[in-house]
Amino acid sequence: MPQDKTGETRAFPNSKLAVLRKHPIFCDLDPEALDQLCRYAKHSMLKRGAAIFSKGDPGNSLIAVISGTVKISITSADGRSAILNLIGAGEIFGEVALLDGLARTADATANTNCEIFVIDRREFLPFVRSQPALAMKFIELLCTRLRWTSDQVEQVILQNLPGRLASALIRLTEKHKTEPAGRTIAITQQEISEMVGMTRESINKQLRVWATRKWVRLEHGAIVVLDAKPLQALAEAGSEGD
Amino acid sequence: MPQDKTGETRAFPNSKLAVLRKHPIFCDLDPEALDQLCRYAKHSMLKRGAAIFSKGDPGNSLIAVISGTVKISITSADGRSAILNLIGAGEIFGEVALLDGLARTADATANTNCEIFVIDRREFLPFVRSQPALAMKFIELLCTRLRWTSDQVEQVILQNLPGRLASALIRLTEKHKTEPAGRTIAITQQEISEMVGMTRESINKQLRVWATRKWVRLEHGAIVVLDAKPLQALAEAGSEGD
DNA sequence: CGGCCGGTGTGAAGCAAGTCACATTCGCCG
DNA sequence: CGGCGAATGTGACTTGCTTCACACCGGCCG
Repeated sequence: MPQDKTGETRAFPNSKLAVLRKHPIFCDLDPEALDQLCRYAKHSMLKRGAAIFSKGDPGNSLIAVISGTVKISITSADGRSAILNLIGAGEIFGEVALLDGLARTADATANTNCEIFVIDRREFLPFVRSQPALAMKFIELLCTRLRWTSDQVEQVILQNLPGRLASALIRLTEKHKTEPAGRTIAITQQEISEMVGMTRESINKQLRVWATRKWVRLEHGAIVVLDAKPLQALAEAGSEGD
Repeated sequence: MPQDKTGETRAFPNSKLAVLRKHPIFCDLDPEALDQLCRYAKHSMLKRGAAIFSKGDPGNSLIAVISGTVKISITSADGRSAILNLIGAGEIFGEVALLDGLARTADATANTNCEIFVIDRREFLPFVRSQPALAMKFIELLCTRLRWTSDQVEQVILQNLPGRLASALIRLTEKHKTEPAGRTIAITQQEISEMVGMTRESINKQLRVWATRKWVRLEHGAIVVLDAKPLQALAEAGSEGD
């Protein structure tokens, strides 16, 4: 299927390169190395809901998202599930299992229709060794992830519903910091509830309270943050007030 | 556990070397490099309760524990605190801020009287660059940490008190896997409660229930796990039963 | 157009865990 | 030994969040 020669293959020979070049991990690589990496990458289109990998699978690949978003989540024995992260276009995921070779720690599923590419561990590891700077980049990535995850633990243990919800909204607006004002987050309340680990009903009730105060506006499958300041305050306040 | 019977006891020029040589991160370094690292390391004794660093501090060092245990925790505005990890003899901590140069994400305090040594970022980073294998070791360490922390998020979001407590006990026994049977964990109930994010009273009541079933035995400042199997089952069961 | 499904909004009732307020026991140290 | 502080044990009351049971609304699709 991949008859890569000089760049002419299927639909998106350059989109891979574009994603890699834009990503902080790979942006400093020389063009030749980038090109080689592109040849390793297998392109793939996914329908919403498609499973990419599951918790416990052997972790043999690194995945980059070209378009759409991917949901990283875990599901308990009794069916409740928690969303650990949402990966958007231009981001990569699956690096932990790629790097240490152990099982995947969570499930990854296409949250929208997605375009991704996959780099195999067997090809990638030697590549990393041939590019010492890359190891440092991965260290930075892992540190970032660790900070994010520690933050989550902190939120979940120390904060109550309003605090956690506020934190989640702040984090989400910071990710899509496209427009400075009028932050619209495309997400369902169900999804938010799974990110903060509380029920949809509770989340909805809290959001309504904030809507009457003009802190947020609720739309279909989206939340617009109108005034981030009081939310920021709540996020930092431990477990006070609402 | 560290029996200092023979010559190398209090003077410690060698204990540094011993700790480094035993640690998975450094064990593969050649003796010369180890020696150099030892010269960088500043030795220090701490009384129980002493602060090593605080959340938000600039992260300029890596710390290794020679004896005693160090508590990694966070405290919210209203005084509640959560223990993220306990670092024992032979382990290292503070690597995230060391590696990415940003602020510390949590507080570190001596949980018992401690003997530690400290390696400065300015000296350590060039050293890492001179030892490419070391970067890979750090990647592995970070992956391990990330798995641990993700696990914590999973526990806290998906499990109820019995599940979380059981998970915590299992984790703790696995850390000190000294004797196969008769796992004694030296920890106060207050500390456990801060690790699982619930109150001491609730923890105590649950532990008593298990004690009557002979799953655990409670001692002063210690818990003995008598039968790990039912606990293991609970830890994996999501949020069922007790 | 009408049906239906996924997302949203809301109230009543239940319960797991927190809070508070103690009593008890242990181990250390003067 | 005796006393004091830290760790443990326990019950009565409160509460924040869940559960359950719905009604509504919008948008897509045959």
